Amino acid sequence: MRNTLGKLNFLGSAPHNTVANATYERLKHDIIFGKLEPGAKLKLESLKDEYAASVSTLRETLNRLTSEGFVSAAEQRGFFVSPVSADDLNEIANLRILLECHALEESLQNGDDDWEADVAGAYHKLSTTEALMKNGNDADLETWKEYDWQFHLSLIRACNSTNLLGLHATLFGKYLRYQILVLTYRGEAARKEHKALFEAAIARDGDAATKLLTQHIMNGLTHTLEYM
Amino acid sequence: MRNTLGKLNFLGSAPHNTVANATYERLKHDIIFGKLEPGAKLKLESLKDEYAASVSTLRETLNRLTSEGFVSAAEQRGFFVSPVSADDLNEIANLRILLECHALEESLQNGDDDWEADVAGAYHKLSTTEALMKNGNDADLETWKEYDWQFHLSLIRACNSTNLLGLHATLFGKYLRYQILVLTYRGEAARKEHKALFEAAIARDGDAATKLLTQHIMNGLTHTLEYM
DNA sequence: ACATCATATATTTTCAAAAATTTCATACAA
DNA sequence: TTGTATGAAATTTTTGAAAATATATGATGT
Repeated sequence: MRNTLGKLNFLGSAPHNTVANATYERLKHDIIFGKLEPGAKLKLESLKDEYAASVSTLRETLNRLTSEGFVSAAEQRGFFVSPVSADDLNEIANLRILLECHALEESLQNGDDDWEADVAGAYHKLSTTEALMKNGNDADLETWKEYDWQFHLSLIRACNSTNLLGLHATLFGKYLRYQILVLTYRGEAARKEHKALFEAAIARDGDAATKLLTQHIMNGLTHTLEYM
Repeated sequence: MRNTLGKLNFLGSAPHNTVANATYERLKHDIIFGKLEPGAKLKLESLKDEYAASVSTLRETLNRLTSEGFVSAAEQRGFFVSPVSADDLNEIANLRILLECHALEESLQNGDDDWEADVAGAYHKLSTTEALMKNGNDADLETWKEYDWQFHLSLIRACNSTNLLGLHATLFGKYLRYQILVLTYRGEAARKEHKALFEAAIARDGDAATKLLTQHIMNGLTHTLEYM
């Protein structure tokens, strides 16, 4: 079964069975992490060299990415990396708040002991990395973002809606692209926000948790908008 | 530019430029309207005959539909129509409430005179059709659903978020599939609900409108669940 | 110089067939 | 009977090249 949740799957961790899947992961990664710039034309012939896949295989993955919004398609005129804009970022941040807060509330109500342990584990990995970064130890950006993703995912995982988790995963990827784009960290602030969010979640305080999460995303949004 | 909103585009209305797009529309339509049953295997060779497209072209469209959730893919094992379940329907209905209510509130705040005229026009078409159906005049199911879609879309169109409209369009399609699946109409009830919703929207009463919309979707949900 | 048209080049779209993998049927052994 | 190996058939995945379309180039006339 294909990984429909769109888990980031960086770091070559996944068993890339098919050429199409490997190409999909690489292309998505290269778009999110800015190796392929917003608006860039995605010529089939060039991609063929870079990604070692045939035209048809490439078109499969480009169609997938178009559905998700990372790539745009113009009839008979090919594909290009979806452009970025302040408006778009705003939309995405607000949608993320809407979906993630809703999922969080559900999750806080449904989560059992295993869920709580998962959250604690994910938070531990994230906070350890953030502590290292605080001391100037320049941890890997991708690792940090991977743990960030895992933490946020763990919080909402018990929401009992595969559909919701799927939409959220795509949204998170889009949001991440903007963060990488401006690439000015707000490490210390994010660290504190993660801590507060974690504690509210364990205390099952839905109101506090959603407020903190909203603020967390809004802070990231304004910070990102500032540097665009 | 590809129709990213995924507008239903039934009734051969669209200028189907490419083979891929035409195939995409037809396949999606056939899944939503039950011509391709939930869980059915989508063999490339069979589809080739039925849809008059090559394997590569078919794979492009199947990948798109997989991203949207209408088709499921199993590694090296091909594609099949996404299965249905009560849980899935529940998820989709609740997501639709979450997204559509949010969009509705935004839309009510932002909508200008043109928007209001659009809503009135869409409601007129829908209510006329529903009045006809009430009198036993068995109007076309697809026409009715097309107008239903256009009405709901018109209400939220001024929400100022392309991303939100895109997600909602996909969700609406999934919801529609379940409605078609059970195919027992609740015409009179829906007619009244549409009327109340329209009036609340024109009055810009956000609270009332979202309550009515939530009830409208919930009623559809329980009705559909009853007959599954 | 500027627009228009024709031609050549580049690019996308589509197809058909090769390669890889799974599924099915059959035979054999425990 | 059950399980396992074997080979054939069916199916998916991937490729390379043909067909269709768009873009760039350059010549011609005003």
